Amino acid sequence: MLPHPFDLLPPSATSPRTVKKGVAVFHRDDPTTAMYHVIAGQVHLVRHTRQGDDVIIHRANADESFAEAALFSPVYHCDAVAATDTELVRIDKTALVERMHRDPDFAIAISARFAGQIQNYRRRLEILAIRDAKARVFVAVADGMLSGSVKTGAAQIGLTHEAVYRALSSLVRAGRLVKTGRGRYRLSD
Amino acid sequence: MLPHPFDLLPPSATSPRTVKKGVAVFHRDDPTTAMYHVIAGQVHLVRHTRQGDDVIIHRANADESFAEAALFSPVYHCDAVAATDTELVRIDKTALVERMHRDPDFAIAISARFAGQIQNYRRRLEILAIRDAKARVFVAVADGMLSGSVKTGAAQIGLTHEAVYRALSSLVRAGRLVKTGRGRYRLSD
DNA sequence: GCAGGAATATGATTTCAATCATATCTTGCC
DNA sequence: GGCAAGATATGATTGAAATCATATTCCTGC
Repeated sequence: MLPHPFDLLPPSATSPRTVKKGVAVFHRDDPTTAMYHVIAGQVHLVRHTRQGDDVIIHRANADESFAEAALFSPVYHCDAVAATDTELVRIDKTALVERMHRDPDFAIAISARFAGQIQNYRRRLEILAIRDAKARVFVAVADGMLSGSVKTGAAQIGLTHEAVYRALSSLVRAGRLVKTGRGRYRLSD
Repeated sequence: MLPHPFDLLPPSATSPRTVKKGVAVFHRDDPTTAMYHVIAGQVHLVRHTRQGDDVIIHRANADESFAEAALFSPVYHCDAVAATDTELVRIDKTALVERMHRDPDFAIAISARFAGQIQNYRRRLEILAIRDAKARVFVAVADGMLSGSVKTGAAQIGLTHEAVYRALSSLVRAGRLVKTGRGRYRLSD
């Protein structure tokens, strides 16, 4: 259910929560009391400009967590709103931070998880920085980002699925990728 | 010099290192002994495919650190190569992890730093996901990502500087931004 | 003060991915 | 088996950003 090392926390520190579409999980400037993990659905982290524009800071999908920084800040810095009916786990800030204080191995495990995520986000940013669609798709395949369905992968790498299909065909024609099945590709060697 | 909380480490744990362009800082599968912070220059984190393609996983610029995940992994997972003549600080893994063990507040501070970076990367990914150049530039300005020079900002948000200049002009014409000086823009209110 | 270089800014043209359209294949379901 | 829905795949057209070109302004060093 919860990713490591959050699964080490006692049941008292975590609690399920369902949020209807459009309902806020927390508001900007609220005192921070928890971070969250999305079980199903999607949560938007939103900031508002004076002009009334909503700027989405982040979309947290199923199996992703959000508001980690809240653990180290007195107030939330943006709104969190369920974009669809959403199932969450609330992870209590006090319990978590207290555990980090008491249990160095736990604190290190938290850092390790965060470091892994940083690595992952950096890779994704680097992929999105590649302009040429073919090159981008090639790197995405090399990175295993298109191991699921092409359609979902396409969104992740910032291209339409049509562009991805075309790039894949082209890379196969050029001999840089091998088609191993319908919608399955791998590097040629 | 070093960002918090690395500045709390004793001098014995950190050491300056200069690396000539093209020289490796570490290699994939080397046992991990340190993470690094870039003082000046740029380091590329690179993975190689069997076909000999080099895939850049990440570019670490001045004032950025890299190989944080090495602290929690027995071996490096990619090569690090200086892209230009580079000045680094090496941060000893053993000293750092040992300190995390001994000093919970330090471990928590490390986690806080990582959490902040995660937040930052998520924001940048969300910005890069915006297709329309005008909308992307607007959000970037709202986010303070174009507070430096337009040219460097343009690269950060995945557009050419020409595209950014055009978008800025257009947004000013539309009254959504105010030009406060040569190359300086802010949200209108 | 002046020369050179870099950032800012905008115009003209091209390119490439988005969009729109359509067909096939696969899977789940009755 | 037959049907519907969704993923895969490719063709035609459009549109928006990249590219190429060119001023202008600012800053730095001499």
